[in-house]
Amino acid sequence: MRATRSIPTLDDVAKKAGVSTATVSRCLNSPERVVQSTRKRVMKAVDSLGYTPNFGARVMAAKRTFTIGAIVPTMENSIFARGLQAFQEALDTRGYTLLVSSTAYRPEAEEEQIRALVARGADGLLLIGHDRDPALYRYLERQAVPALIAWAYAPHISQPAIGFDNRAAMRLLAEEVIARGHKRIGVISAIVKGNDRASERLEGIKDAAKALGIPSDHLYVVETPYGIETGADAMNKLMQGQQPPTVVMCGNDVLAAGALRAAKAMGLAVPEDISVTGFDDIELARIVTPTLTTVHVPHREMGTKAAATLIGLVEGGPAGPPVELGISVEIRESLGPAKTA
Amino acid sequence: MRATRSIPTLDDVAKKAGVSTATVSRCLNSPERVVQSTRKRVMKAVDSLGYTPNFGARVMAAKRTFTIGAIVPTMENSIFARGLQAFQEALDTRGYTLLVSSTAYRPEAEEEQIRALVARGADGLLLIGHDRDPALYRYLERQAVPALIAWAYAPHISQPAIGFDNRAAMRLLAEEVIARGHKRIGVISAIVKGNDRASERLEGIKDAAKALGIPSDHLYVVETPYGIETGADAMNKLMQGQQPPTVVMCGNDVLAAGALRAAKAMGLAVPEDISVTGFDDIELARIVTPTLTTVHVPHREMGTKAAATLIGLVEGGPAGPPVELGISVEIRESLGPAKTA
DNA sequence: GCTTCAAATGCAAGCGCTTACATTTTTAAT
DNA sequence: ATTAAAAATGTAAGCGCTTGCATTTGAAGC
Repeated sequence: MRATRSIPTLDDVAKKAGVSTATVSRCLNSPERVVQSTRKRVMKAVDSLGYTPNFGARVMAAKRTFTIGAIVPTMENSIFARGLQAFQEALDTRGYTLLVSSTAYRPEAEEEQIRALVARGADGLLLIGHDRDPALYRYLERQAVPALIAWAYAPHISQPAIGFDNRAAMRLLAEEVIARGHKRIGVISAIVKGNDRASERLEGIKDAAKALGIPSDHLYVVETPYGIETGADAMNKLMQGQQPPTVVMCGNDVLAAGALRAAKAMGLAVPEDISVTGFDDIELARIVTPTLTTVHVPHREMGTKAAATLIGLVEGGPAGPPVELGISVEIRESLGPAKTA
Repeated sequence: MRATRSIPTLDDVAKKAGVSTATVSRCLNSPERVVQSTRKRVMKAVDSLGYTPNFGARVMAAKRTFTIGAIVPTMENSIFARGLQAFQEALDTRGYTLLVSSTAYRPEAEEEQIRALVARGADGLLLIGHDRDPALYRYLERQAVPALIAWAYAPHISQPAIGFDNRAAMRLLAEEVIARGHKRIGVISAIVKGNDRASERLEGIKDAAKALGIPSDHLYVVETPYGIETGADAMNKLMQGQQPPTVVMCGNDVLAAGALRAAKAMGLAVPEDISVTGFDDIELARIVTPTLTTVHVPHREMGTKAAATLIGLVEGGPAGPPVELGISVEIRESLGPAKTA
């Protein structure tokens, strides 16, 4: 009778193959250091035993987990989902695994999650946006865990970062809008607090307004959580006044989709009666009717490059300067000239 | 001068607090077994040193990682993203962390990913769909890693599972369609091979057709990868014949959105000229014009329940029978009566 | 004050693996 | 053949933590 079968260890494999544990370990980790005949024998033992290395032991001995942690506000948002997917694929080809965590848009949850991920031995971290307590960066430095900031770029960021300049991008779009004669601009922004992407986008609009002579009291800003419904509600609110804007610029495509729906429900034609713009250029932007004018962001490129950069950092590479990715303004049907009252 | 600062260990804390490592460990893991005065002293040492337990060591000693792995076809697809988000949130509240991996719709990649996750010490696994090599289940059993199957339900599944009956759900929708007089039915299906959800949905349509007397040669099926573009292409292909269908049923909402767009491009009115249906009821379904008739699936509920079930399994609970979640058919604008030639 | 017993703490043995270093085997040059 | 150098393999010392068991401490009862 067999003894109770338990999970095989390196030792079992070594015994079965008639070699030392060191040789088995080498077969697995640097096969070229083992002569072929032995290697074959060892591999056979590995297979027949169904051996899988014990993660904990491996981590402890090698001091590496080959795990990268990512903390995102949410996975539901297709903008992060898409970038993350690319990030994960890229990690995968390099032998790393992704650990994800989401704050569900509660910035205060982030610290806890960072600690949890570090405690789990993440070799490196992907963080969204740069706006956080400096103490956190100090903590990470102390733990020797490199962190890469994504979805954000600004020349002054001191951490390694990859992303695009939200403020400049939105300004570009706003300039296009203003060039079409719009003078009263509604803005549906995501909640700005604790979200640098949102606040920078808003600033971008203000920059353009200022530069092109739109008085700040012709900017009507509504802040609202992420979502289609919330976007629609915000739109309703904006159009209530007796001097409604001729264009509504939204902080992202999802809010814009909501705005579009609300406009339709109010019987307003877009862009004839009112123009609407988004940000991110997710698939949604081409599907809605009318198609959405928005800012195109290279999500997948960002995910892929982020993976490469972060692995470089984890493997001891130097921390280069922040990387800025290009964006482009996509003019589509939802933006037209201002309606002349 | 300070010695090079390295990451503090349990030992350092023990020394600083003047106790043994065992006591420190107990303070952290079962505080009630340590008298308050000592505990306070230890905690102070922990704080002042900025101590974080080493994950690997902990795993090795405790034989638990509190990590759950999930393997999904993709995170980009909002249906999984949403369920996963809920899954992750639920895990989080129970102290578990989620490890994700995606196969990018290459079923053959799954085995490798399963092994990778197991090797990383995942305490349990979430898998999508039930259709896979039995050897894999045997492997998991051998490694004593419980796996929960989600997004699929069928009475005969032998593994623990939670999901809905794709076949019955699609049949229900197809019956609604046929009841509206449609006799020639186009189908845009996701790739069926290695995807039980896709194949069961297709079967569901066939079931309804058979039951309601639609000859099988009035079913025009196109298989295509997931995506809006691909959906649009498939739609074009379907409408090419000289006896085009009066309705196109799509394997999911994304394909349907593509079909809708293609119809619009062809100058066909939906639902007057042609009806279109989807599956999943993602947000998209309410945003497109016309709104999409589809099958509503409780993604978040599935994610949350999956987490609870899987944790139960991991913690030694019994494996209950497969759990079936309810779905509902949502009739919206995109489905109308068959156009009478 | 002295037992007795429970509570608190310490001791030390692993957990399964990697890797520096030591040893043996092979290869190649003479 | 002989021997030096290179290649392959083995030995064994940790890695940082948990936990069963032994020991010490403290409280309670007499």
